[in-house]
Amino acid sequence: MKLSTKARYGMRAMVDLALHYEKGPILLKDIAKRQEVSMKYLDHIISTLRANGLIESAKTRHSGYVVSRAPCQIKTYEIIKAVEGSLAPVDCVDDPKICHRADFCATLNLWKKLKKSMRDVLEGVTLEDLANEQKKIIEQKTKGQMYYI
Amino acid sequence: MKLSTKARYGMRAMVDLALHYEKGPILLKDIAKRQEVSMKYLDHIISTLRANGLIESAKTRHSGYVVSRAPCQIKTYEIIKAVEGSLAPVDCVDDPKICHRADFCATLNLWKKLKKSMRDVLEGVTLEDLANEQKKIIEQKTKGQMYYI
DNA sequence: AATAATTCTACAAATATAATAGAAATAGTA
DNA sequence: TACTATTTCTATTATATTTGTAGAATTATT
Repeated sequence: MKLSTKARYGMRAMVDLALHYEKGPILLKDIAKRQEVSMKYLDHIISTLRANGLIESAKTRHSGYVVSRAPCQIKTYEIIKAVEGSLAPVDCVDDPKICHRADFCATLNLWKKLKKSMRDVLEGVTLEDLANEQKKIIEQKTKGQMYYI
Repeated sequence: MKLSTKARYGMRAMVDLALHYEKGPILLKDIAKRQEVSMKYLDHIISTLRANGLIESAKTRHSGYVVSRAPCQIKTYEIIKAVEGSLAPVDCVDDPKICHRADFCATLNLWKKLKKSMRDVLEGVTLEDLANEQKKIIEQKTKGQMYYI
């Protein structure tokens, strides 16, 4: 019941992009360095985020990536959905037909509740929330010290 | 972000045991047949449930297994915890020391919220709840028909 | 003693995750 | 136009985890 590295790195990459939202497109190279992930691996993650309409590449001038909407309009749920897939803890939650026991299964409802609770959390937190929190952390922790995130 | 088969089968085995709570010890063989899981694999799962004090084997007379507490006093959280381990979607939630970025990580709080929401759900549902729901389902679906769960 | 079940340890197979490599395509720049 | 840097795509490898099986030792009952 662990998130994949794609979910972890993907969420961090999105926060990274949100932090630099005003400053125009950000190079993959720079995200990779700051987030300590290999460019080649981040490539894959960026690719699925792009395929899901969460970021765009800045083909015109400069190159680099930008979030495709304002961070306040991107729910963390969308990000997880994109890089991790469904939050269903069990496949039959999304498609009961795959299990012939589903009609008689009392545990199925429990798994549904679990999925809903996770969704509710992630629907309630936007990328802007994370970016703001990140800024706050940096301010608090580094008082004029090196800015390394 | 999927539950393992141990969590799924383990939860179902516990419901099975709870359903027959009054009738004394249940044989592994019978649980395996009803739940459509191989005895050998269920063996492992039963073993960790036992190691976590959730079920007991009836060494004296008959053999078989029983839940070690009344189903109303067993939270589904305990069962998941036993067979699946921590609900932390990311290891650093349980032990921030494993990641040198933890102090500066805005996403960490999101993962903590996710863990808490799952825990809240599973703390709020007891094994008795599941067993009662199971009984209800069986009554509703099979009106005098074959009882095959 | 024979039987039936539990319990333990080791191992094998299958699957999924994580990551790397190389090259084609694209756009900006000298 | 050629050069450079970056993005983008496809294939492949490595690693870890999950899932499951096998066999034998143990225990209690008949």
